[in-house]
Amino acid sequence: MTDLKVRVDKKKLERTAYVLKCVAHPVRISIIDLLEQEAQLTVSQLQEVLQIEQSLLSHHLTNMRDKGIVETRRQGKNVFYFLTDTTISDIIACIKGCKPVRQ
Amino acid sequence: MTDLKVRVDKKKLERTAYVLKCVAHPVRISIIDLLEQEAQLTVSQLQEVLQIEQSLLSHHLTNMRDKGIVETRRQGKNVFYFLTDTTISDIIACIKGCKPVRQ
DNA sequence: CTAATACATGAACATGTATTCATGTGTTTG
DNA sequence: CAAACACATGAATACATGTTCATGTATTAG
Repeated sequence: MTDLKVRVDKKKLERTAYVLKCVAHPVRISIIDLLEQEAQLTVSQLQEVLQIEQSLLSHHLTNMRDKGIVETRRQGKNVFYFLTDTTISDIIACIKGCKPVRQ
Repeated sequence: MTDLKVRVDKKKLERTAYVLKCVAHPVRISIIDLLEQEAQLTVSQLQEVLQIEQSLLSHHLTNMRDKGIVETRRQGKNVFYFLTDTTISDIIACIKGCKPVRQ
């Protein structure tokens, strides 16, 4: 108690919140889950599984790309999306093992 | 690719996003970090470290409580807050090990 | 070169979240 | 029991995010 303080510096704290905020959405969690199964997927493939509007999906993907969660590779008409690293998957794995909570 | 699908059911997906959204805030991540160091802390103790308005802190704590991230125990005039389980800490640990990303 | 395919983008709107301020409630102390 | 302390709550405001719709751009097929 004597010299209790937050062990994460402000910059890191803000970046963490920023990235987490991006992960914290059903559609985006689904995208991550799908990209764990198939190393790379096109927008069309994702759309087929997720059954959402192309434009909405594109917005979500751009969002995730901006935060460095996914990266892209164009191949002809298609754009493949893939996870940048496995950190996000680890987070999701943690959550999957999460106890259900009240309410 | 043949039968690709989201492996997390809709309910779980929504709850995960719901909880993650709550974690995804600098102040709330700080609170979690402090409660990892001291098993339980009063609102005043948290306020002293965090240096934010009492009311704002209380709103954050209520929020976290509603989502089952923390629980409370009253002792006289004080209310102690403590982490419900270690899942959240695991998530934070994952993030701490996270590579910095572009932008 | 035109049309079709695959995807991205911007503006507009709806909805959600953060913060502040004022005030309320529970508990102890004198 | 009145005042003080510790915390919670509600309304109001500001700000951020999600979603839709219309349209734009890159690439390939005919």
